[in-house]
Amino acid sequence: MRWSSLFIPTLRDAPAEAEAVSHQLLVRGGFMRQLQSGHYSMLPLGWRVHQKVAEVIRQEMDAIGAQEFHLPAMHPASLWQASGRWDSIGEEMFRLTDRKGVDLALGMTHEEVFTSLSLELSSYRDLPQIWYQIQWKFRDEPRPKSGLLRVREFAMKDSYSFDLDDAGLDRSFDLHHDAYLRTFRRLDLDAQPVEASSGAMGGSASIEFMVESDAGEDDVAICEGCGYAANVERATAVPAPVENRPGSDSPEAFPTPGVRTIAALAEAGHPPAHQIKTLVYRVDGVLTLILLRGDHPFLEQKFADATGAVDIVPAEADEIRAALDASPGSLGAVGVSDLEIYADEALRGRSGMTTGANEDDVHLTGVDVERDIAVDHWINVRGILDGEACASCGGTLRVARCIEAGHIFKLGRKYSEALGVTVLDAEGENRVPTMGSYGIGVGRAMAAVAETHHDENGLVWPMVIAPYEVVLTVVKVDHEESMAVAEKLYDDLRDAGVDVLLDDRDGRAGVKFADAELVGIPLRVTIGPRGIENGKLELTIRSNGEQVDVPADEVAGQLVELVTAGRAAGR
RNA sequence: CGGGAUGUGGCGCAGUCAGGCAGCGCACCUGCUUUGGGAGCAGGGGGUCGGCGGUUCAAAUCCGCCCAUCCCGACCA
Repeated sequence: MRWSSLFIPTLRDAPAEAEAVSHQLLVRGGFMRQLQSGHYSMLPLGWRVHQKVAEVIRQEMDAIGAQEFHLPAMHPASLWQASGRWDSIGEEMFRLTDRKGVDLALGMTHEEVFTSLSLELSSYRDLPQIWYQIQWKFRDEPRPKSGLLRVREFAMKDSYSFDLDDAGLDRSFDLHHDAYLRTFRRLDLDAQPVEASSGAMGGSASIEFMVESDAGEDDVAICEGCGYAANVERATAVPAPVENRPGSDSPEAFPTPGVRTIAALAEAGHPPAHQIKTLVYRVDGVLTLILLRGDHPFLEQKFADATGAVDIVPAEADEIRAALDASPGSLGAVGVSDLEIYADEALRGRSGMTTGANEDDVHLTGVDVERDIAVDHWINVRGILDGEACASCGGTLRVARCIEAGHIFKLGRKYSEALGVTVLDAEGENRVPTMGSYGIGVGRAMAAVAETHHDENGLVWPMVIAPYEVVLTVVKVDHEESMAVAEKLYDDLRDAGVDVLLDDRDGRAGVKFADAELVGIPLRVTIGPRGIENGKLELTIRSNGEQVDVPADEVAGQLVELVTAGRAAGR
């Protein structure tokens, strides 16, 4: 393509609302524009990258025997009612009504639709199956942010596996695991597989592929020693040992006028590690006490995963007072027998603790957790802290900000059972297939690459997904020899199947160099009178800035080699 | 949903406190000069100042309501 006739609206300044680097550069480089919060228009350059990312994913899916489908984005409510998710999902799903008054949903994921197709599987001989699509998803995100990283409308590769038994599911899961590693390697994304919560979808094994980046939204605990890596929603760690303070035969009350917080109580001589934090939650409608060490954060996701609870909301002040006769800040579990009590494992064996007395302005000290509190369930619900010890090897855990580029997990039979999918096994018995669900966000992967591949001059795309692989920068377009050389090279490269861009704009060289760098094209050939006199062209490598003079008749060959090698990187 | 901030030409911003002709840089158009790293000079086009209502002789500016966008949190297959 000729730059002079393309729509590549580059900007010298990024819009003020763009904060994430990927957001700034994708807008400045003319790859995309925002239509409204969470919705972006892909411009020609952006769409080329998007399609190339999708193509890498497609190739790796096909390589594990997955079959590509294309499903509707708009679904009947009845299908989602069949799985129970019409009611359980809530506001995140876009819903609408057609002219007949029928309820519809915009698909935010496609378990239901694919599962409904699987009703046509009838024999164990039909299994396993891996089905996928690259389709638009719609999610009414409460807060879209960071450009393409969190949007309300986006392309996702989602695949689903159907197997007869757990061993089969394990195989399908592992195939995806490896395909994802290959995919991200080819995209030059350093994506670490980490243990994750499976969230509201249910299911057992759950692995997220995480790219370290400040622009991310997830925190991952990583052990440099043994390689343990887990989303903090799930991560475990060994807290630094704490010596119990001297105990007493029974808890002793003491006045604490005005003390309402962990920090205030700490100032009164009771360090957070020696306090019991008492949280009151409404868990699926039931008032419940959750106890943690004073300095440990509560992770609702861990609680949900441990208990299977769905609806976990902090209790209101008035219901707390009705149940415990005190207000937040003076709450405790000592002597409480009519509420379910959950205690974090870090409280096991602790004594000499301080906690609220369920009487405003009074606390108890000398509390022995196991002696004085009727704990119903010991669970691990605390958020781990940076620098704590790894539970597997004792090494130091580091908590890193990450972008979730992919997620794979085992669904089990939730959907196949709900929709009544059965196949006959070798004995002629009906069996319900077990499923897996696997996703990669295409736009998010593109943004993650942008986030990790740039310098002060702009983007630096890996060859596989670069919008164009080579740009021919003609320094003087009215210099006939230059144009003749450029046109010839342009034709040769196109004949060789290279995605080549001819910058034939009548502009200053500096502007054209700056644009080529901003847009991030991996290889640039500078064509001007100066080089042509010597029969040389200048080749510049975007990633390292390296420049070499190449004899004019060897340029095409060298470029083809570089492009071919670049496309194959990571394979 | 809670907290914070912002809305003035395509992009970046000043002007708002203290009401009085809507400005600047970039980009765009024309001409001349220039031309291997975001050119110079001259001329020019483009804005319901987010919206609605109010106060006032007069509102980008003051008041009220609403909308949009961004950031933190909550939330998030």
